[in-house]
Amino acid sequence: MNLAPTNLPTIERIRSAAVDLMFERGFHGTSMREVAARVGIQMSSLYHHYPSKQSLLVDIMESTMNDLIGLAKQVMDAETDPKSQLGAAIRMHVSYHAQRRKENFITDSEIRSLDEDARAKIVSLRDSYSAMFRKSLVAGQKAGTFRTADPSVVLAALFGTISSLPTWYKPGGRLSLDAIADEIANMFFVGIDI
Amino acid sequence: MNLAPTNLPTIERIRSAAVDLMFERGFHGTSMREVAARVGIQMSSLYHHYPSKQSLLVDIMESTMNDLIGLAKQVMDAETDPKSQLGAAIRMHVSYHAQRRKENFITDSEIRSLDEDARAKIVSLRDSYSAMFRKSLVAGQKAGTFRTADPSVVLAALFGTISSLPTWYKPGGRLSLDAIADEIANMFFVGIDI
DNA sequence: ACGAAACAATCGAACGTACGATAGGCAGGC
DNA sequence: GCCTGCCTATCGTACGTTCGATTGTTTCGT
Repeated sequence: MNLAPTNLPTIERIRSAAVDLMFERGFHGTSMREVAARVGIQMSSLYHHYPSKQSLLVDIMESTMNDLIGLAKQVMDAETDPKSQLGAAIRMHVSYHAQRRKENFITDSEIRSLDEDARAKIVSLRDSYSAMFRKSLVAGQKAGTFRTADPSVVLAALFGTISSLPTWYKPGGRLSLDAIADEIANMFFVGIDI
Repeated sequence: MNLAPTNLPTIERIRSAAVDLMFERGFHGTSMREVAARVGIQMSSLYHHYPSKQSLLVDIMESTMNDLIGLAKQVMDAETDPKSQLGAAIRMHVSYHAQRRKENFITDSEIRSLDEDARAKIVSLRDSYSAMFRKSLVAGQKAGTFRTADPSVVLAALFGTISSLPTWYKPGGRLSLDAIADEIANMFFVGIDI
């Protein structure tokens, strides 16, 4: 029962199967036997590509965080004023969470499943990422573009909203990805009141 | 090593220990042996109070959802116009998520760990709860109080924001609970722009 | 050009441990 | 005397991981 595409390198098929399963059942709810079965190889063969189950999780989370940081830098550098920067970063964040739903969901929810060293590394990446948003938010507040709401609460609300997106967004659904990204950015900036 | 308060009935100490552990490590990451150890009894004694590990999770999630629905009904019935109703419901939702951080986090994140029957029951409760918010939101849109943003996206954003609260709110922290609830409700209604 | 050594990728089998759950017994209070 | 609450002991199963052997492929000195 080989469900993964067979034209990809084995290590990528392993990663993809692990992402699918950990998205559905969580890290602790996913066994290496299930991952192997989905790829269509024996469990012992997994260990030729990944030294441990933990390393599979770290690989998924680390690459996702690095992608996010790289993309944020890219879209924010292309803007000058704080509001444009923050808006671009939000739209990118929404967009990447939708395009890579499963990886992002795992990255957002499985930090507690990391061992001590890996957790420190991932948390540090997450903090760098969050700091980029905070910088534009605070700059906009100082410039008088934004209300001086507590930045920590604002950022927690923003990331909370978008972290939940992988659980309800379905590709090809009723709303386009751009429409959702715009709506979230709009809600964030102007609220729902008239 | 009995870490739970000993002046409570055993079944409540079991529940409390399970809540603590499942909040920290997730349902699949928590073993019945650990729960028993934290209560200070043998694992087999757990099964005198709960027939299975699954039933422990169902008990936690079901009572949390019932509390939320009861409280929402209570605070929304006390208001008349949609905006007051929605505002009161949001503040209640934030407040209950902060007061019962761990139970609410488990309820929000462990739906996938439920077996088929229990999942149907909990999802149905969650849908009823969400429908109460939607009703006020749509009424407010029809009355012209709110922009006509897509209600599903608005509700997803709102619940996403507040679901994340148990992961960052710490009792006795820098901000009071009321200040956080007001800030979130305010963000939701008027955004962060000036 | 060729055979040997090195390597990459997989396999079947097994390791020790931890899991959720059960059986049967024993104390003490209504 | 029976129900409640807990115990010790054990069940069968599944877990993550390791081992040694077996393939095919690449590297390389002669």
